[in-house]
Amino acid sequence: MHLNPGQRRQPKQLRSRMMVETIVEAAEQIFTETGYEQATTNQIAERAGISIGSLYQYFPNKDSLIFEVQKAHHDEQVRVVKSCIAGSRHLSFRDAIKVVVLTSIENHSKSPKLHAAFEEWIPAGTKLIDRTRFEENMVSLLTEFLRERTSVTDSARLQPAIFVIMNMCRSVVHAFLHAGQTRFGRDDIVTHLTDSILGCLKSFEDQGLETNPNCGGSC
Amino acid sequence: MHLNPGQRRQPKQLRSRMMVETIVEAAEQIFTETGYEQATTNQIAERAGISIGSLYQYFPNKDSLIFEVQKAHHDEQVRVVKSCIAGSRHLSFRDAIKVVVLTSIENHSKSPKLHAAFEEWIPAGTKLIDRTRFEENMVSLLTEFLRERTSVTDSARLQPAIFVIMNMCRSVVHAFLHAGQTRFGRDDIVTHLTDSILGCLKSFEDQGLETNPNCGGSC
Amino acid sequence: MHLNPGQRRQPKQLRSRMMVETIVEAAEQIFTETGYEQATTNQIAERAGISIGSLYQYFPNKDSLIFEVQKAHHDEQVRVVKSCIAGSRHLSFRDAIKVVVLTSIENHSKSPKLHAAFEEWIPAGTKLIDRTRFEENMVSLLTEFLRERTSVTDSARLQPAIFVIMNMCRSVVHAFLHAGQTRFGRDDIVTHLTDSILGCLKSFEDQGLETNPNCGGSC
Amino acid sequence: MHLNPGQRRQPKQLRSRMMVETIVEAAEQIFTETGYEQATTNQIAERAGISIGSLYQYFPNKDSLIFEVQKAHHDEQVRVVKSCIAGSRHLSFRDAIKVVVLTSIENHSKSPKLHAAFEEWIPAGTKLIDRTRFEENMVSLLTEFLRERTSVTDSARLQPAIFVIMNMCRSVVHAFLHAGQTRFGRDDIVTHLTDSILGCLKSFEDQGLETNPNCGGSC
DNA sequence: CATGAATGAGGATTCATTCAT
DNA sequence: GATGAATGAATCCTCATTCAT
Repeated sequence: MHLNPGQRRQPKQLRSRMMVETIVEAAEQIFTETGYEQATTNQIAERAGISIGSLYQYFPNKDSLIFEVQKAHHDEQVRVVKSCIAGSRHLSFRDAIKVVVLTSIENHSKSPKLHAAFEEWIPAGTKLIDRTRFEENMVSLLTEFLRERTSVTDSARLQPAIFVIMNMCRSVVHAFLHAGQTRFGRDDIVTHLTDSILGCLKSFEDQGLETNPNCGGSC
Repeated sequence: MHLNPGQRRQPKQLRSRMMVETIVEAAEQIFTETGYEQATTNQIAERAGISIGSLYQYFPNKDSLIFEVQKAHHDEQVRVVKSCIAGSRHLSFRDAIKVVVLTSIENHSKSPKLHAAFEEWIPAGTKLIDRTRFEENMVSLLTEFLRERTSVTDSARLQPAIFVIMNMCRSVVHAFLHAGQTRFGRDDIVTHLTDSILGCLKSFEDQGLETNPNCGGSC
Repeated sequence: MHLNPGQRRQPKQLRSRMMVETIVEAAEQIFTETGYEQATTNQIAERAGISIGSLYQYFPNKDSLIFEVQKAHHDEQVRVVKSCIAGSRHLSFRDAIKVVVLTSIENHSKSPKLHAAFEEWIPAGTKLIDRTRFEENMVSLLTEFLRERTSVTDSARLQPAIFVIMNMCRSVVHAFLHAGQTRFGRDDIVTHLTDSILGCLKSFEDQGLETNPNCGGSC
Repeated sequence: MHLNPGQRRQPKQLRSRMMVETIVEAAEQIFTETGYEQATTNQIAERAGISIGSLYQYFPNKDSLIFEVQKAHHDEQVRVVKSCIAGSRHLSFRDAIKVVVLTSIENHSKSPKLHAAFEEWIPAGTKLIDRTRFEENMVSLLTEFLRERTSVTDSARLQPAIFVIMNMCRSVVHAFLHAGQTRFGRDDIVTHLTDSILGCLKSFEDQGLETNPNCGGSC
C-alpha cells in the first residue's frame, strides 16, 4: 500500500500537466470498461498512447490512478451541484431539489459504469481518503443550502439528514442507471427521490423549512 | 463463466452439508476482509481448515463461492424482512416501516463489510443471477405489504417507489455501518430513513395510504 | 516411476479377473477419446463403474493402465497376424503379404485413435517394456514366415528387413487411418505397401524367395 | 486454443530475434527430454536463462512453443531434402533415393527424441496446422522429383505412393534412431528402405520410370 | 474388499513494477 | 525524460494418489 496517494510530483510544466490529464482520461476509460481489478496499467498506458514507463513517472502505482480519476469526478460533481444550487435561488424548495436530483442523474449518465467501478473494493486506504474529502465538501455544500432555505440554526442537527440524503441519492441514481431497462422512467425516479428528500427533512418543518420568499406556495 | 452456479454437488450427507457450510462461512469471512478480487481460494480453504482440493470438490470455481455467500445473505434478508412485516400488523404504518428499517440495520450489522464486497465488479453473470432473484423477492414482498396497507390497486404504480425505497435503504444502511464513527446515532438514521420512505410514498396518500384499521391516527 | 509395471497382484479369483478386464476396457475407451495425458484415473474409474479406490486396488498407478491396454492390443495384433499367416499357406507370397496388410488395417480401424495414444510420450520405461516384448514376438513371427517362404538360412540377415517392414506398416496404417479423407483409397495403400514390402525383400531374391510350391507363377 | 499461432510479436530487433531463438532452442531441448505434456513452461524459461514472464512476452502459450519448434524442424527438413534432390541429378534413380534417405537419417540423428515428441497428442489444432503445411511441401517436392525422373504425366496417380513413401521413411528413421542398439547397422536400413521405396514405385515402371540419361543401366 | 472424501504438489499464465538503455 | 523488455510473485485450478470408514 502506498502512503502518499496522488501524483508522485506536482506537474510544473504544461507538458507534464497535459500528460497527467491524458493518463487520467485513459484510466477513466479503462476503469469504466473493465472495473478496477480487471484494468491493467499496461492497458491504460497504451490507451494514453504512452509507454508504461512514462505512466509510472507520473503515478507511483495503480492505486493512485483510480484515486485521481475518482478525485476528478468528485470535483466535477461538487462543481455541478454547487452551480445548480447557485442557480436555484428563484425556485421553490421542492423544485430546487428536483433540479439538483435531475442534474445529478444527468451528470452520472455520462459514465454510469465508472461509478460502479468506484464502488469496488479498492485497496482500502486509497478510496476512503478522497471519499472523505468529497463527502465533507458535499456535506458543507448541502448544509449551506439548507441553512439558506430554512431557519435551522443548529447545523449539527442537519448532519444525519444530509448523510441520509447524500447516500440515498447516490445509490438510487447508480441503481437506476445500472438497471438498464425498467418498467418506469427517469421522471418517476426523480419525483420519488425528491419526495424522499423532502420526507427526510420533514422533522425540520417546524424550523421554518422553506422560508424562501420567492416561493409563495406550500411547495 | 460457469453455467451451473452454486455448488458442484448437492450435499447429500450430513458431513457434506457441514463441509459446504464451513466453506461458505470461510468464504464470507475472507470476502468480507479483502473483497472479491483480492480474496484467494487458497486463503478460503485455509480459513475453512481444509485443503484447496477439498474446496474444489464442493465448489467448481471462485465465482460459485461468492454466489453461495450472496445467496445465503439474500435469503436471510428476505426471511428477516418477511417475518418483520408479518409481525407488524398491529403497528401503525410509520412504526411498521421503522421496525423494518431497524431490523435491517441490525441484520446488516453482523457483517457490514461483506455487503460492500457484493457491490464489487464480480464476474458479471454470477452476481446478477442472484441479485435479480433477490430483488424480485423483495419487490413482491414490499408490494404485498404496501397493497395491504393502502388501497392502491394498480401495483404497477408502486414499482418505481419500491425501487427507490429498496435502494435507498440498502445504501444508507451500508454507508452508516461502513462509516464507523459518526457524530450522530443509529436512531437519527432510522428516523430520517423512515421519513424518507414515507416521503417517497407521498404520492399515494390520496390512494388511502395507511387504511390499517388498527391505526386510528394519521400516523 | 514405478518399477513393477503391470498389475499389482495376480487376479486369482474370477471376480478380480473380470474387474481387471472391465477397467482395462474403460481405460482403453478413455485413452482413445482423450490421449494419455488428458485422461484421468477418475474418469476411467467412473467409466468402469467402480470407485477410484477400487481401481487402485488393481492397478498401482496410471502408467500401469496404459501398459495393460497396450499389452492387450499387442496380443491381439500378434494373434491376428499369426492366424493370418497360418491361413495364407495356399496363397502366393504376394497375396499372403497383401492379406496380412489388409487384415492389419482392418484391425487398426477399430480404434485408430487409441494407436495414436500409444505413440504418445508415455513415461519412458512403461511403454518400452511392452513394446519390446511385442516387437520380439512380431519379429519371430515374421522371421518364421519368411523362413518358410524363402530358403534364407541365416535369419540374422532378415532382421533389418523385418525391422523396416514392421515399422513401415505400422506408420503407414496409422497415418492412413489418421488422415481421414484422402484423395486415394484403401486399396491404393494396400497395393503400394505390399509392393514396398516386396521391394524391401528384394535382396533375398537370390535366396529363392518365394519357393512356395502352391504358387506356380513368378509372383 | 490460440488463433494466432506462432510468436506473440514479430521480432523486429536483433535482440528480440535472438531471444526468440534462445527460447525455441530451450523448448526444443525440454520437449526432447520430457515430451510435450511433461514439459513445463517454467522449465523452458529456466533453460533459456530467462524469466517466465519474458517467455510469455514472446510466446502467447505453451502451444505456440511446440508449434515454433516443429515449424523450425519442418523447414529444416524441407530444405535438406530439396538441396539433396537438387544435387542428385547426375546420380542414378536408385542412388538419388539412397542419398535422400541417408541424408534424412543424418538430419534426424541430431535430435531423435524430439520427433517422438511431435507425435504426441498435442492440442489438436496446433500440431495439425504445421503438419499439413509441411506435408504439402514435401509432397510437392517429391512429386516434382518423380515427374522429373519418370514419364508419369498424371501426378494424381503418384499421390498414394508418395503418401506411403513419406510415412514409411519417417517412421523407419524414427524407429531406428529410437531403437538405440540394434544388431544391424545404418547401412542395412538405408538399403532396405531404398529398396522399399523402389518397390513402392514398381507400378510406375511401365511409365518409363527412371529415364535419366545419366544412368545407362537399368538401375 | 470397496468406497470416495481429502490431499497438496504442481502448472499455465498474468500483471504491477523496475531499470538499463 | 521516455522507453518497453524483463522480472517473478502470485493465482486459480487439476488430478494422481491415499486412507479412514
